[in-house]
Amino acid sequence: MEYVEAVLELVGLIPPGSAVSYGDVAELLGSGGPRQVGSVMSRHGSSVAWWRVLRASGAAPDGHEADALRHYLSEGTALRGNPEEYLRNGESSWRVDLRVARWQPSDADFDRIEALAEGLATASAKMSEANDGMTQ
DNA sequence: ATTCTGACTTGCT
DNA sequence: AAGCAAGCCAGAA
Repeated sequence: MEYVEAVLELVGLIPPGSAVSYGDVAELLGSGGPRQVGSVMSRHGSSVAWWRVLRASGAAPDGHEADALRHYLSEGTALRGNPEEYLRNGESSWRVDLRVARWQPSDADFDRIEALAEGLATASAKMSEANDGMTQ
């Protein structure tokens, strides 16, 4: 449960108009990988601003392109391609311009993130410690 | 222990 | 730009 909470809280720190990739989240947390983060978002993302976490390519999560786009437009998130035409006939493609929209955590954010990462680290340390005890 | 499965990434055509 | 193969990480069966 720890990992899930850490991911959700981290996502909660991302301000409107910016975004990060699944891989970024894993890296900031110093634990797991893009797939783990994706898994968490898939199951618990509905309670947070899930559209602010997307693929490294800037493409919105599979099957949620339309919903995500609405948020990007209302938040003024930097986009590339033709979202307008996509809305009109669904034929054009678009991406979030991560080069511009990528979240730059503030010092305070980094402190919070560090705390989350630390929590995960000690949690996993306790687990392996417990396992060691089991095998002794 | 092994195999399968993902809201993933990267590198190569 | 679009498709494909491999690599990767954990949880579930």
